[in-house]
Amino acid sequence: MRGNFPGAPKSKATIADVARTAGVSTATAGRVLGGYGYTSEKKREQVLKAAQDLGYRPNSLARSLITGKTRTLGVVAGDIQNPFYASVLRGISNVAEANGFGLLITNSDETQLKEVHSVELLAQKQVDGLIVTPSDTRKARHLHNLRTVGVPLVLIDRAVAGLMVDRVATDNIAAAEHAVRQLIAAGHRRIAIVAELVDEGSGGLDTFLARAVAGDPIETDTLYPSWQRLLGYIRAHRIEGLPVDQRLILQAGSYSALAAQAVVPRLMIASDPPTALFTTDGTMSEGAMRALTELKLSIPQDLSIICFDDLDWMSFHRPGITTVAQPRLAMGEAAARMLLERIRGEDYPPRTVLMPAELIERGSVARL
Amino acid sequence: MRGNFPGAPKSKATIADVARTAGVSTATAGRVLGGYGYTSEKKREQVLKAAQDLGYRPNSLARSLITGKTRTLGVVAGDIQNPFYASVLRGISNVAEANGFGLLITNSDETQLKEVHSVELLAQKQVDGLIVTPSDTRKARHLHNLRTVGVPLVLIDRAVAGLMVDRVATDNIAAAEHAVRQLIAAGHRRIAIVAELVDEGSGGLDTFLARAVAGDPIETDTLYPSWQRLLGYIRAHRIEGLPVDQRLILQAGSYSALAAQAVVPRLMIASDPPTALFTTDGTMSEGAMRALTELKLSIPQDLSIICFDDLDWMSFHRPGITTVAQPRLAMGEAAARMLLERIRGEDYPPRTVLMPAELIERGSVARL
DNA sequence: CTCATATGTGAGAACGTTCTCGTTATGCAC
DNA sequence: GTGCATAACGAGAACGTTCTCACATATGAG
Repeated sequence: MRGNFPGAPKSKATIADVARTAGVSTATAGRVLGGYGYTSEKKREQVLKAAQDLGYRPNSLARSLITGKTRTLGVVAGDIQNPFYASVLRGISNVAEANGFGLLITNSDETQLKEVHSVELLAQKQVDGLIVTPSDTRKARHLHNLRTVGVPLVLIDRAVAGLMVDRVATDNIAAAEHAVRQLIAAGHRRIAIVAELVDEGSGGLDTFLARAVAGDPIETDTLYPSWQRLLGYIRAHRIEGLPVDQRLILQAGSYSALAAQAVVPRLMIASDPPTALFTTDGTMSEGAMRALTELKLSIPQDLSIICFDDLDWMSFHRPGITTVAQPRLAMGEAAARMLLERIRGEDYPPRTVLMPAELIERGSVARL
Repeated sequence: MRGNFPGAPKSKATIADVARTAGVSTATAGRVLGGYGYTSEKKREQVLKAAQDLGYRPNSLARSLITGKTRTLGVVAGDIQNPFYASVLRGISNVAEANGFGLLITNSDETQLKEVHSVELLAQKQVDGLIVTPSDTRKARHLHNLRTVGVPLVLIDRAVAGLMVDRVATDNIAAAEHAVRQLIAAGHRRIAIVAELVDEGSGGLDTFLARAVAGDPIETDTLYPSWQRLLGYIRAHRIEGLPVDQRLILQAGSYSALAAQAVVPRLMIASDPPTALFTTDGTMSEGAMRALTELKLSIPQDLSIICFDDLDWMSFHRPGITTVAQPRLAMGEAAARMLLERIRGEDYPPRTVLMPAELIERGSVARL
């Protein structure tokens, strides 16, 4: 019953076993099986036959140990379950698979501790390259160390101060600016924004606002995406000559739909409520929608909304939700491609790919 | 600038390097670094110091080659991007991480060819165990082979005929039966069902229906989930003494929201349209919702609906969508735990864990 | 025929660990 | 002291590949 049809692996056959039954040396067996060096047609067939009979399956561990390459990429994502990461991962997976690479995936839950663990694990497993969405844009000793060891690294979605490596992200500032300007063009004057805006010693919302509103130069690259999108929001106001009302900036404080949901109601019961809402990512969007549903507010009659990140439900929600669509799949693919280039040894200076986002207009913004 | 602070890996330090600078043999260095065998406190500190200075990082490849264990699980999922798989993967990831295991993830896109490739890749990388959602419940030579080689295997969501291995799935029949009976209890008599029902030589819908309606015994384990859920639908009708109208069974024919979307409209323009709709999974639900939105049908006034699989938007959709929630995360966790037990060598007979689904009642079904 | 080049083959080292085994140190009872 | 277990350590094999090298044979040019 077990393994008695041809081609079925009996147990574990090594190259030495194959060589023995084929009557050749392990060297020649290795050559035909590994596809390197010269081999005569005759021995080739003998070896192939023997391998087939024994159900030989190469052990990539041994191969990798000697070649120094594992044909495996490591990815540390925030949370596979999150649609953003799920899509990015799919993009990475697509090009990895097309190039015969495996994918070692971990979650950081946006925490530095787990990220460090993950990177360590992946490094020990000798991945050929790493794709990371860094949880901290300032201190990242573990990522710097990676560079000195020579493991190629590509960042997604966020940058790290002082870490000059390939990076792919959405052009958050431009995308947010464009979306908010659309709201303004539709006649909205009081536009709220709900963003996580976690504050990692970056000086706090007040100072940031002061500088942004004044138009002071800001180092934008190492900003977290939600801050970048807030910046776009502010710039839109500046350009259109509108004041920024800090009471309209809802700081969720953490990357969870619940936090977003909790922060919205307080806004709508204010004396001078907004006529439009801008959310800065999928998670915030979900939280905001939950809150609006609870408040029984109608879109866009009671409140217009533009979201960030195009989630499945936005297209069949009634009304359709106007949103800024990030090319998530393409971002993953681009990151993986860049990483593979580095692994192949190509030696450009570090590249930053800012991908354009697309504003998909549906029915969630009213003209005033 | 590069690696000149303590603890930073200079390049690649091996155990031999550490041993040399610590003035001990590679054997003792290995003992303290690997945490096996006896070591004196004095040499322990010497070695640890040396390892720290050199930035030593163990090479798990070499370790795995000799121990025969990689501490890595392989997963072949249908599509990481799909919320069902994304959650299951997160569950697997949780227990893998808690046990110090890595995760090698691939997509099969529900196709046998890619599944075979994936399994081959993962086997070559010497994963300690495999979790698979098999794309074909009948022929699966590659999975049988796996068993003869001795790689532990756990199936999720679907079984394979004749393959006696651990398995975790939702109790689809009971869940669907319960949901449909709820609809009937609410007064619905004409209930449509939209399911993928891909037909892998299983005799087709007609024969299946004939047997199911007659109450003939059916081998349910190796049925695809959508067929199981259809069976639950039929049983609910039988129990409640209602006839099954084949025209109300919408066969999408493939696992995509588009296919589901395409198949719904034809139903609603029929002479005797249903008053309720039951969808058999998240993807079908999405497609159906898209179609209903296009048709401008109001839920639950024009049509009641119960979905399968609790997607994010169902809770904040207006009205809330009543749905059968599968414990996706828990399924992944259970599968991973079972796999780890097998890897540890525990030798039960093959177990099948059927997890109960929960009917979450929201506002999408009207009482007639 | 001779030399050069290309093709084919095998023995054995190498990759970086863990494991086996033999040897030496240490401690303790008598 | 002796005896004897146990602790501590090192030399070298092993894991399953690829790589290096030396060598054998074939092919072609002159």
